[in-house]
Amino acid sequence: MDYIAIEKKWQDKWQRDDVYKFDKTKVGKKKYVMEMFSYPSGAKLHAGHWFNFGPSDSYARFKAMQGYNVFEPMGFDAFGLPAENYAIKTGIHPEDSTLKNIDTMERQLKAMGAMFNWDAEVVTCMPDYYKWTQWMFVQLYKAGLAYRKEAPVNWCPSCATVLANEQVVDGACERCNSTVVRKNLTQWFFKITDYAEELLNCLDDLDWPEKTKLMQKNWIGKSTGAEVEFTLDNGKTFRVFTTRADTLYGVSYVVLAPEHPLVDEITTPDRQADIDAYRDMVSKVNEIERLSSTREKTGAFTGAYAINPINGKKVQVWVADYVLYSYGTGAVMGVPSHDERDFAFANKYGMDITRVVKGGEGVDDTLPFVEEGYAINCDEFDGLPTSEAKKGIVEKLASIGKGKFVTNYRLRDWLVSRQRYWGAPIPVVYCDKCGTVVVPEEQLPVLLPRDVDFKPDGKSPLRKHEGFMNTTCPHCGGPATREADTLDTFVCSSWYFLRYPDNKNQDKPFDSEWINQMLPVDKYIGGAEHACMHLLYARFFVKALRDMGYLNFDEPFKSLVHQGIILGPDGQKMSKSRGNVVSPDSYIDKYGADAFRMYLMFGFSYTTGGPWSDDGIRSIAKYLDRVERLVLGYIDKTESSDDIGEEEKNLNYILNTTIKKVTEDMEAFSFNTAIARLMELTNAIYLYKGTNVNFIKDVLDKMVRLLAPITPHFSEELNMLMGKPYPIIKREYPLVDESALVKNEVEIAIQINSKIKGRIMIPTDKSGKDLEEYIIALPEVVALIGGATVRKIIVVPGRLANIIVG
RNA sequence: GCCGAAAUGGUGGAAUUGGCAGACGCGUCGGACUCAAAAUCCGAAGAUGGCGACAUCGUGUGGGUUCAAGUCCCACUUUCGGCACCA
Repeated sequence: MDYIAIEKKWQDKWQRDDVYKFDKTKVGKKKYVMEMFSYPSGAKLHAGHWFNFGPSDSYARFKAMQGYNVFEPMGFDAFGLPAENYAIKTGIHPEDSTLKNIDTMERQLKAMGAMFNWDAEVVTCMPDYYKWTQWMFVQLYKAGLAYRKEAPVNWCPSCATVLANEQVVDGACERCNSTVVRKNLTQWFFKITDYAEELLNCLDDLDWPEKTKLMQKNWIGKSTGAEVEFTLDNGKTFRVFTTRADTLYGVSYVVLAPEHPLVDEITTPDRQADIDAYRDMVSKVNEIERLSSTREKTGAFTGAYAINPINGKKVQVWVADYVLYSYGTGAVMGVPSHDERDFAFANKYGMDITRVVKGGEGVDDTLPFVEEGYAINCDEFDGLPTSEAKKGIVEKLASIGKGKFVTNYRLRDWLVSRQRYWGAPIPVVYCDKCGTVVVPEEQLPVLLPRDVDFKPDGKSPLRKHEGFMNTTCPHCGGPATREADTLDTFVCSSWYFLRYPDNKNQDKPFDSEWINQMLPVDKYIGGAEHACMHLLYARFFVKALRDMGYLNFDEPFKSLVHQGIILGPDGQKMSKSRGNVVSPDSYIDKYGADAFRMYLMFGFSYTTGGPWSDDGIRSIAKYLDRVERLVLGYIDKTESSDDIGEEEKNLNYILNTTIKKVTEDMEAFSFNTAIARLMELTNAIYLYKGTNVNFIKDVLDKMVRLLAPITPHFSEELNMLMGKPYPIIKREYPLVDESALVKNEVEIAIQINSKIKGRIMIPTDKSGKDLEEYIIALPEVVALIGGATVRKIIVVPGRLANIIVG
């Protein structure tokens, strides 16, 4: 078969006949299946894209043949850093390179023969999309979920530009190698923390991989503890967060994050130089290093003292980089006796170490002792177990207004400002008279100007564009300045699944009534690397939009599957710089799209992926030839017996177990085993020696239908050759004939003392005691037992019998 | 460092979730067809020992639980994903 020719033929015909059109009148039977859209960075799709899109398209086709009305849209996450970097390097405008890449990728995606609903496409860098991204910002602002505050960025002093984490290599700028420092800028945030509790609680009900739910759970990082107020010499107070309030009597110092604003106020003149030097040093260390538990703890004394509210003890106030300003209150109490970090810190700087928790009977409670135990040296709380001591101490603090129970989350608010050009402008203007004013909805979009200078020279590209920056205040009409930052591209991807089904809507981002019927997405497929960020942001958006009244559901993605990653042949992640990118094009030219996607489905575990190798791609082509020969061999045969003998019964059994297994495997994204079953069926048909041609034709028809989601063009062709109705996607997916699966005998393994000794056939109508007695009475089994005493017998129906003797 | 995964023949990968390890392929070897080769069809095969029936060993390492462990528990090793401005 000329695969290339038939693929082209069917793709054209499918398009002419619009066979994959989503039927908006049958929304009750809808299945919304979508893959994470891709970033058009490289000029072309690589094998990894196919690995994401090909198999999931097969899943979508499988659902379509099961009678669902499938919606499988596709789009592009088109804003972002790489296009801008490319522009800086080559001078090619990001819009031009991006649109060109999208064009190429669309063409390649169409060549895949997927049933994408192209009329639902979204491209996030187009004004008709980012208009509504900006609208989202405005709604969040109105709902009190967007605010500004100072936050650090990576700053390269030599390039005078903000760097992405990715552009910082070992603390240095990837372009000029100067040391990168952190610098505070006022930036926009979304208050995702308002939803921390709900984001955590709703995880339970999602059909997502357990590991992903666990990662999100840990990312949100709920921890219950207490805030305790310490008073400084100058009368000012600050709070520390602790999960071990029971150790408050053991505090020997307190620590503020180096970024904590109080540090400036309290540092004594003689300590100022030290503190400045320390803060300068810390500004060069990234957060991952700061949190490393093996890194040596460092700190500096501010010269100030604070009073422990529980016992009036005066303790030193230090700064140390292991305290993060962004978590808890940005301050912690140091209890060296019961915390490993504090223990190391206290030893280094010569602080007191006072035990306040004792282990129970027989417990090794060598300091630092971080387990729970019983309070000692704690006045009236002595002897209380840890949990009660916590309660007692916090209640006492509460009674004097010095503490309370609080719940803390590790999750931080989402910083959405980017000091870059290639993103959606943040729709805000600053007016001397009216202050911060969001752009009214009817004035959206705030268009991203094309004629900008995006060379890095110390200013955000948009800030240099006077025509963009200078505007009038929507409130008072006076002169005003625009926000020069753009939105994080994660904002664009946090709602695109809401736009797909209503992508042409000019009046609103989507029609709520329609979207409430189309969503949530039934099956979302994408990489596990998005577990914590994209997948959490999208959930936040849906919840926020629901609370604003735009949606009536709680979660965007009911069911989630992660595909693995196809690595380069060298086992490394495919990347242009490594030069290990595998392009599908030459394979498709040689073997066709069907064979290529089937190979990807067969040669790798879908959720694991692995290093690319084309060993075996030829074997898929050979397999398809084998199927073709089989079908063509029977097509013209008209003479048939109507025998239903052993040959037919046997093959019918294999056919129906295949249908059963393949259906289950397709449902579970276990494509490699589904294909293995189909190969077994093909092998079994080859071995058929009977003469019942009508029966075989029926088996072949079912096999072709089972193959249709995996090799759509090839199966369409065979379907036509067999004279069956077009298109195959509208034909029914084969159903299992349960009666064909009934067998009256099964083979089980016989174990003596847990070692396999043989295999026997046993009737399927026996069970329990009957079966045990039947087995030990069998002559083969008696011989194996050889006169020894049977002590125990364990029978696993259909699997094995283990006879314990001796 | 912290969070989350993974490790199975020469090789890609299976294993009903605690029940016959290695399905289905690739590669290899043998046979059929052929003058021959290719293609195709049929078959063998974890390792070691044995002519053989068979025996022993075997799922990254070391322990453990169990009638039974690739699967569960403990301690490690290595690799991968994420760590909030790559997307």
